[in-house]
Amino acid sequence: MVVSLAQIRETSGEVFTEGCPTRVVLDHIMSKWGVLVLLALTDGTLRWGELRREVDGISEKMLASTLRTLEADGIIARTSYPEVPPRVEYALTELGRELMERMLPLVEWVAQRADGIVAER
Amino acid sequence: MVVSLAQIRETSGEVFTEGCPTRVVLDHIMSKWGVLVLLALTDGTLRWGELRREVDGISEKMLASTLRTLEADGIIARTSYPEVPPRVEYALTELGRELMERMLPLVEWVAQRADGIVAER
DNA sequence: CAGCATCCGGGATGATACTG
DNA sequence: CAGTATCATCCCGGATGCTG
Repeated sequence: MVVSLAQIRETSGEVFTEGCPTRVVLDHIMSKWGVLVLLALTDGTLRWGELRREVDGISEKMLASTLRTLEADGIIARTSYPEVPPRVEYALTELGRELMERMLPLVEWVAQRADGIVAER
Repeated sequence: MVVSLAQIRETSGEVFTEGCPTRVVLDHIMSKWGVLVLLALTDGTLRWGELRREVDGISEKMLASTLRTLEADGIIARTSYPEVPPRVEYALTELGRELMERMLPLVEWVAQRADGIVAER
């Protein structure tokens, strides 16, 4: 099991420095909306409108931008069906499922602890 | 094992909605600098100056701000020694160690995959 | 050494209107 | 339905100078 940053650097090199690819990916998947979009897609394929409703408070602009970023990263897949009215579906890729497998325990912990953390203020 | 958002909501209720405490905590620990500071502290206690050097590219302002937020959340502990010159140490709390236990696998995955993800662009 | 106060520019974000 | 375009705004975050 991973227990330290040093351990990660042993296998992956000098990582998380400025301009490093790891920083970029981290910014994408740990961004305010990135996490929530990925979380919504964990339960399965969703259409644009469903995502808009599922991710509470997101604007159309940020949804579009977040989806494009994550798609370019190969973490989610966009499928457009040539119908009228148009139908577009978003789903996690295999890479995305790998990612969420590791993010879910973290998110679950936050869900359980958040009340206590914010309350104690 | 956790496999879905629905599953998390079964035990934690309607979570990750706007204004929900989970959103606040998520913003703190998944923030650009929050992750990197926590990561640095995973390997043990660090002084202010050490953190400044360890977290590549962080400004004094953001370091101070990030540390204050995480301390208020009870995730890190600040210890000030009454010496001249002053010495201040930062470390993960028990809560913080719980958190990093869950965040490290995710970070490790990013460290291993980031090159491929950014390169394929 | 370990910060805090202040200024300020720009990118992130939101609101609204429009389109294929 | 699934977006794009445009404009307005806000606050993140860097730079600088100062202090106990």
